[in-house]
Amino acid sequence: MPHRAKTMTDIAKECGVSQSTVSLVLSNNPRISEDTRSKVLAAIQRTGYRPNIHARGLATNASRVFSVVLPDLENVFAEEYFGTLLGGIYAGASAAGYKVVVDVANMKFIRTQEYMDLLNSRRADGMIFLGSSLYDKYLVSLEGGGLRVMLVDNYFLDAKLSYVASDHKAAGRLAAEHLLKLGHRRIGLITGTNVQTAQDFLEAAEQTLKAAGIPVEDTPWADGRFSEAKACEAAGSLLAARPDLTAIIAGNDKMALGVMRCAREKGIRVPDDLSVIGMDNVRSAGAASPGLTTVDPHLNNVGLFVARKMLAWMHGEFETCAETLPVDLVVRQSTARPRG
Amino acid sequence: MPHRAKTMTDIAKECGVSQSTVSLVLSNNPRISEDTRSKVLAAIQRTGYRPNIHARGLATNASRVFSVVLPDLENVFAEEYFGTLLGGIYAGASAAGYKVVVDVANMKFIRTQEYMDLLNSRRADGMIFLGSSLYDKYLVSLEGGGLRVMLVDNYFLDAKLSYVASDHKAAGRLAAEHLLKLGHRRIGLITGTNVQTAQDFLEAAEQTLKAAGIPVEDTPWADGRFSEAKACEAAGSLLAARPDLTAIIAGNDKMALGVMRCAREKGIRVPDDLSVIGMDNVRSAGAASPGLTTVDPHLNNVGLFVARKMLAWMHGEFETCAETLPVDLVVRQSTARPRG
DNA sequence: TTGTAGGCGTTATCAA
DNA sequence: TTGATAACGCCTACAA
Repeated sequence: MPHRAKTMTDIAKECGVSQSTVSLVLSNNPRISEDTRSKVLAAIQRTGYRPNIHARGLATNASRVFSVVLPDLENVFAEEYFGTLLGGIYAGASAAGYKVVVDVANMKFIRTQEYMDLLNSRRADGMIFLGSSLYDKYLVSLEGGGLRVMLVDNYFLDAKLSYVASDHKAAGRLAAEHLLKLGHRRIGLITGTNVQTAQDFLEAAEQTLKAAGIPVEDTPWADGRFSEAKACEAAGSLLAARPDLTAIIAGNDKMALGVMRCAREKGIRVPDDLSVIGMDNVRSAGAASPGLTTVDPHLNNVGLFVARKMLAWMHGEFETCAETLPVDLVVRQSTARPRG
Repeated sequence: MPHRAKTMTDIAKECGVSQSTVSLVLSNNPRISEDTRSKVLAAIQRTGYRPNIHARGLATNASRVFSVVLPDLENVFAEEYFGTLLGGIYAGASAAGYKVVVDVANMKFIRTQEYMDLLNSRRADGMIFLGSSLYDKYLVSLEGGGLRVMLVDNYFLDAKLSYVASDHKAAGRLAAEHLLKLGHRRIGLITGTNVQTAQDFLEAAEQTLKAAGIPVEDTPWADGRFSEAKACEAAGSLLAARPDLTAIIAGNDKMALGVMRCAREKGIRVPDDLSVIGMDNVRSAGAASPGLTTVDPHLNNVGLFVARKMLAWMHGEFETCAETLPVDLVVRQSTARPRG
């Protein structure tokens, strides 16, 4: 370790002023003379002084830190969905002088109620939960209580927890409409479960198909569990039971890729024999599969929006937040066409 | 906000002991009677008390936080290489009660010397730089100074900055040896530059080929800039100038994928007409391209190792760290075979 | 075995 | 326009 870090008092001595004057300069208080201000600022420059973050936090009872909580999945940091959201959040937070700490909602985190720690200990001013599920009942206990907790792409019907989510209902509808417009009438659905937005997506798609006069029994569903492997399996059983399907709607990009892999393995051409349309497009999905039509939630913007919303929340601009962000259909090529 | 958060004094009052007794209990000081200890712990449980992190940091002059600094690339959080490293670091840090804050080494970060801030302000006890380049000259100014700064997969020849890196020399050698063993004699090289380890990789590969009696001019090189697109271009010019190449060694997985894309676009079969071998295998590379042989640096372990090394450093177990971690050749299938 | 008291480096409230 | 001074909550000698 070097010598002791410089403190306000050091700066004050150097300038022959009081420590509180230095503090006032640092907080841009207008009632400081230009003379003093520049003298102090010069000394700060010269000495490389930086305010001690802990002292400041202690005095202000705030940390200017957001915690981003990821689900306990294998290699979750390497997943594009979470990484893209995290990047957006980082950008938004960073622009406002906030830091981002990462956390994983593993068993220890939940059992020891680390989520309470983070806020009680003032390590973070707010928490952002990515990839939470409806099984995460502990989240409901965070309702009210004045804690700044926000869910992303999930929410609870029976709790007023703040959230920001892509418009999954619109996504489901857009996906279905697109396929209908192309003439498809036999459409399978593969989505995740136990996330409210996934259910919204599913319902909207089903609803749209039903409204178009397609009987519910012609619209089979299977659980893709948000994973490529599971979706591949799911697509397999769907296609086996219903070889008449001409299209499949998948709840996210990974599941869409799973469907496409399944098709490939079965020798079904995509998108000639089958059309696939997926949600949560992150660039790799589209790039890897030019034939895939997607509904793009603009994840990067979602992240940015989440950060901004958190900041506004800090400023007390609202009590609870329930925001839904627009999504767009992205047709990469004139691909999907109904079979014979 | 709810009421004021509980403090040690609150707990002390509840138990009819002094505040310092509570502190001693929390630090597991053995000179506290079992009676008192359990009484205090019970109160802590009951009230949900958590120590204020800022007060603690102020008193101990430490934060138990690592900063992980990422390069300023578009969507860097969504890259598998960085995500995997970050995940490993998180796991290691977390197991020791450390938090991880993320940072991006963008212009602001560098210009305002935020890297000094982080440590001076005691926001972090140490910094871990991922994806730094030899152009990041500012890092050299961090030499000595007692700051806990560690580079991952990069180092400076002219500065004693701590680092942990995969054994890129071994990787280059393994790649070359593998191809030689398969009978290849015309091998192209596509690597990144301005990262010391990339140069090590390149030199080791070239050296190995030369030692096997292959003239240097038969081993053309092109800059792939660590990007799939650039590597695709690079492979294009390499193959155009040297259609006799039967194999290409790429410095990382992205560049390897770029090479494979190039080959695909040119109608060259991989690995029949051409063999490709890449470094920095992250699962997607292998999964996406079963024909690709890779050198696996076990990134997750690297991350874990980095975190553990940082912790040991905190404990003063060494002054500077220069560690190299083993890599493994991964042959996915008996793919690479020389052309005619 | 426990309590007292000073200090950590800020912010914020008053006086001057 | 500035300077004392009291928090903020915890840690740690040192005293009892």
